[in-house]
Formats: sequence, C-alpha cells, structure tokens
Amino acid sequence: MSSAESIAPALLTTKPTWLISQVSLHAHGVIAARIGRVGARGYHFRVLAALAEFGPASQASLGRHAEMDRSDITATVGELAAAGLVRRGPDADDRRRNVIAITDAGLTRLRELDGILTAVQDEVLAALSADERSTLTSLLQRVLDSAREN
Amino acid sequence: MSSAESIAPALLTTKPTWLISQVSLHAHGVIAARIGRVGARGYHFRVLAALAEFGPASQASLGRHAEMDRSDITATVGELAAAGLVRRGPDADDRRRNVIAITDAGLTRLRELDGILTAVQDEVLAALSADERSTLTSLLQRVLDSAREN
DNA sequence: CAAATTTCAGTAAAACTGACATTT
DNA sequence: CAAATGTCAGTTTTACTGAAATTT
Repeated sequence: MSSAESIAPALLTTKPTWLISQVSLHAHGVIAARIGRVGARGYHFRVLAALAEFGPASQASLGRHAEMDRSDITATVGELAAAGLVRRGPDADDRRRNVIAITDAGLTRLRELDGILTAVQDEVLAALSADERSTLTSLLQRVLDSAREN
Repeated sequence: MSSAESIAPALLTTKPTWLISQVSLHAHGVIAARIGRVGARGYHFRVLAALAEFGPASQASLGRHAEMDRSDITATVGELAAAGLVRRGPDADDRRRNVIAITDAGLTRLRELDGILTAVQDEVLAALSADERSTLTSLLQRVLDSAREN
C-alpha cells in the first residue's frame, strides 16, 4: 500500500530505448519464426549476406563485416559449409587464415532468405509511409553512426 | 571467384530492421554494462517499474504489464524478494495468486536504475535534437501499435 | 616477442515452451 | 470441466569471454 501506486508514472514505457527494443524484439520474433520455418537463423543470413556483398574473405574479416564474434563465425561457417552453402579452404598466402566463399547454392539460399526478410520488413513497417520510413532510417543511422564514433 | 563479389550489394545493412536491431543492440549493451555494474539486469528494472507504475499486482498481471513471461516473473520476483526489493504474499481473495508489492528499498533501487537508464538514453540519442527524438519516438510508437493490432 | 587468426569450451541474458498442481 | 495462476525444468538464439595452438 502507501505510495507505491503513484510514485512513478510510466518510467519504462515512455523511454525511446524501450520503444526501440520492443520494435526490435517484435521484428526479431517475426523474422526468427519466418526464417526458422525454412531451417535458418539470423547468423546464417548475416554471414551469407556479408559474403555476397564483400566477396570471399577470411573468417576474421567476415566477422567484422557481419558484426559477429569470431567464435560465432567459426560455428556458423561450419554449419553453412556442412549444408554446402559456403566453401571453406586454407589461404595459400597466409596460413593462419581460411578463405570462405559463397557457393551457388548459398546464393540461392541468400535470395530466399532476403525475400523473406524484405517481406517481413514491409509487414513490420506497414504503418509508415515511404517518407516516414526514410526518416526513421536516417534517424537510426545517425544514432548508430554517433555510437560508432565512441 | 565468379559472381560472388557483385551480386548482392548491401543486402543486410540497408534494411531498416537491421538498423533497428543494431541500435537496440548498442543501447542494450550499454544498459546491461551500466546496470550490471550495480548488480541488476533488465528484468529487475522492468518488474520494479511495473510495480511502481501500476501498484501491487499478481504475478500474472505483472507479467502483462512488464511484457514478460510468467515463468520469468517467478524467477525475477524470487530474486527481488530475496534482496528485499519486493514483498511476495498470498492473495486472500484468490488463493491461486500471490500479491507482489514494491518495498521502500525497492523504490530506492528503482530510482537508482532509472537514473542510470535516463543517462544512458541521453548518451545513445545524443546525436538527435529534441524534435528529432520525438519524431523517432512517435514513428516507433506507431510501428509498435500496428504490430499489437495483429 | 607481439599480433592476428582459428578453434574450442563455457557463460549470461532474454525469451520462450511444456508440463504439473492448485484454485477459481 | 474450463480457465487462470504459480512453479519448475529445459531449450534456443544471440552475444560474449578466455584460453590454446598456429602463423605472420
């Protein structure tokens, strides 16, 4: 009893970072369900997309492009290689490294996953006009850029 | 070799949902580090904030307010009760239920955590003006509202 | 010797699932 | 009997840590 009812109106739900995390959680939930249905998860898409965008790369460089930890790259590349979606071979020039390349099957898989993600995106942002989506994008981009300076 | 280098320019990083998840991840990382330093985590704040905002409640109702699963409420309330931050007692009117109430120590803790979160928020959104922050907030709110309709 | 790379084992947090007993 | 509630044990995904072995 006492003061508990009135002391703190909406401490949580008024915070922009709460909104961001809730929207992120919602999108992530839909995405995970949708790509889970075809047997993939977020890390698979991220690695395939980074390979398609930047070309064959060492695992360390792949981790920097996909913003993933090296240890998670090792496991993810292992799974993708077992499924024939990437090829992993030794780097002749630097024998510490592996060279990872996406295969044709990997490109097909990437297109499938990208189609799913693009569709989910449209559903999640359905309430916003095209203009509003670019406003949202540029505001978030600036937040992210400033975070990366520090 | 072959087509891997050019087929898919920026499939990942151009997606608004990627930006949302990256900003969310960044904010979450800072928040987790900062409140972890004082021995708390996200679930603690969410339960304390919901209790302060809505008053004493059953665990099920608490879960709806804090948007947490019942099973996680059980564990979190257990931790908070052990630390003296909430009180857990049987509900005389409905013997299926517990009544959870925040204590004075819990209110003090909540103010501490809220101060930390408000400060982190300002850091994370430092690149945006006040107007831009409310634009961001209202865009995200609309995305979330539309998600909850479905 | 210092730094980079890959690998492995393990942890933490958030979110969720299914089952069970109790009570309404 | 159906629904709600609290509890428990367990899983998944993401993210991270620390250490070891190899190579530059």
